Amino acid sequence: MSSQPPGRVTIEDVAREADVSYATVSRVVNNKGYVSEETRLRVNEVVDRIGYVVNRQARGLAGGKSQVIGLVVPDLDSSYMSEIIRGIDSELAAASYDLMLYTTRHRQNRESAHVATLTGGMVDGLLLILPTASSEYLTTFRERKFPCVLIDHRGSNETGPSVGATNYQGGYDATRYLIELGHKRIGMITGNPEMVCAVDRLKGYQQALRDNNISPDPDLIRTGNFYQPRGFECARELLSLNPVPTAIFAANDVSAFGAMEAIRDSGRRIGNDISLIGFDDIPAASNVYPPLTTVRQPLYEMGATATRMLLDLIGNPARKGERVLLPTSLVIRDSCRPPAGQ
Amino acid sequence: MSSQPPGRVTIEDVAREADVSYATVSRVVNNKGYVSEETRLRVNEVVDRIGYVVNRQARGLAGGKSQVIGLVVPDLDSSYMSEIIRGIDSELAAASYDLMLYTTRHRQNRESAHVATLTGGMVDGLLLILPTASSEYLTTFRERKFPCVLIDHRGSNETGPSVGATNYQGGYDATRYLIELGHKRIGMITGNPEMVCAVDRLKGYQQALRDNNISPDPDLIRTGNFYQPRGFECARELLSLNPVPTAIFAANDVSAFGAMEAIRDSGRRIGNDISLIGFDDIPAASNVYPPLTTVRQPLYEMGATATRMLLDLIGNPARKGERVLLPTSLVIRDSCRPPAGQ
DNA sequence: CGCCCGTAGGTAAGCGCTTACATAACGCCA
DNA sequence: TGGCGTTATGTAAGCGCTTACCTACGGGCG
Repeated sequence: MSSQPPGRVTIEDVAREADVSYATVSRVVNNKGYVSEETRLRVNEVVDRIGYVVNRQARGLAGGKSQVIGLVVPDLDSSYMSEIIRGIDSELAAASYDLMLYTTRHRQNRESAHVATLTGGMVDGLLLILPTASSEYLTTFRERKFPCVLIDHRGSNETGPSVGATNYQGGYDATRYLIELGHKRIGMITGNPEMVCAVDRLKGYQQALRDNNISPDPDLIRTGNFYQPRGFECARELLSLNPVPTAIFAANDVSAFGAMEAIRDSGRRIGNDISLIGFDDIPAASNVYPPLTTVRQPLYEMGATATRMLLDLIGNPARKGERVLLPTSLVIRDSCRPPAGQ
Repeated sequence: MSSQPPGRVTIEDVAREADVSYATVSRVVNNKGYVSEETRLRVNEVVDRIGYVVNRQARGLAGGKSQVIGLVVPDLDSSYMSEIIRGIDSELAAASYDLMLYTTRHRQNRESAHVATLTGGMVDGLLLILPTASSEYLTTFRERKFPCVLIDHRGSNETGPSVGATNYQGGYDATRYLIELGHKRIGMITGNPEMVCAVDRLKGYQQALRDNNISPDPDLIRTGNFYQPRGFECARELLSLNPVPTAIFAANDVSAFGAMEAIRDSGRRIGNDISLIGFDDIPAASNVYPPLTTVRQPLYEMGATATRMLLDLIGNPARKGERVLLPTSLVIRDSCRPPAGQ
């Protein structure tokens, strides 16, 4: 019960109390170097008793590693992000790393500001989920060999370590599934055309059509933006076509949700009257009614994989990170049926 | 172009290059103490030229403040969280603080683990969004006078600094609005009854009924859990009642979304046949169709306010944080109409 | 029996920075 | 003109920790 000014209890307090040098305390705390069993026990007892916990700033300064990684995201609005973050999180927890969150709010200057801060020694590495344009400062990192990996690189021809998903194949699979059910007139609600992932999904759709001798009809392709209201509008437009498409492929689940509203609002039943398929498989996709058939993008795994790559990069700076594409997969639920007339 | 091993450029590099002591560099960088205009210019020039940025670990160690605050959340799944975080974020950015994110995933032990880490000097203060039970370790913080403030304290009788919303009043307002439209049979989908906010909303509903001489009918109250599937089920139950309620009050927007599906699925029109009102006003509420009338909970402001309180607490440890309740407000959109027979 | 090695633990040199204190030059007022 | 307050800058003492280096002890082995 001897009390310092209520402040922090340091490694020296432990050393004094346990009657060892504080280097020894450091050794037992970090489980590194030679320490006799007896000493170890004694030190640990003191640590518990007086409630010592290492100062991470100090450790970081002295050891050169902060055990913190930074995550740069444009926003947190979609469960798309949450899923990825869940993956990151679990991997980080396993490695005893902490997460610094930087939200850019799509404002370029904030991104650059981050760079400065981040490089300020606070983080050992960086995970980046970048909006449309491949950000300028990315090259800065690459140059400085600062460990960082991109997630779902929507940008252009980037070469560094990154993880994404097989968007083209996913779009292809979704469309083929619809065709196999018997659909011939399949509408598409695209994502933001500035993102390569959106374009890839569209290409998959078009190719699947062609491979099945259905020539893509430009009228059936509506340009969305990955958000729900636009999905609603696009679906409405699609539904006003004559003849009406019997199925709709939305480039992401959120757009599909908008489409669901439009379909219902037009008095039609999802599945029975109009088939609908999404992309992503965010948690809500299985929660809506009817449960949404969709192309699963392994968001959680993408986050986890990226994190593992980053940690690896941090550990072995020599390592040249690869570019990983995780497979998408079709998740069949209840929003697609053979076309009505069939 | 003299190059250190590619490593970090430190304050000493600047000092040497600018031919001043490094204390002086520190002064100009922090804009503190006396520095001649001439020196300031020279130092700044060098800083820019060789690309110096302070090491925040070192600064933290030396200065005692890390300029980082921690945020503990159970999850990031709902846009409920994102909204709050937006508020936090903007306030933090304004104060040049960074955000450390800790996700507990509802696992108690992870919460405790955080405590240890967090107290490890990495953060100057803590923002807590706690799940149902007021966590044990909260008292630990209070005791140690570690700056922290609770957001939307769903727990019990906590006394420390916190910010929440007027849940009772919100529930009351929602119900009164429905009554004023002419509804008499109003169903309620509650939130998780373990959270005080859910209970408060229910109480408001009941009191509004009573104040208008409508005796609350237990059959009309369905116990939800704040999630969409349960909202769907509750609404379905409500719709199978005889007579059917003409309006439904859902304790949060996400539950209301579930109800929307159930209503549509039963062949009824939202608004025209069944009025529906939510709670929270998450962004999606205005994106669904029809736009959802709801009780706005100022999530963004709650985050911002809590952050301001925390920063204040950090600055003046003497300050005793109060308990703030932000007002809810009715947001009338398009999901409520007078009852059909009217 | 002298050496070397494995084990245990102390000593001290930083990590990069902030800041209290010391020093010095320069008016300016009494 | 001596003393003092201002301004400008250097010196150095840490912040709490990791870690390289050194000492010391006890065997086992040739």
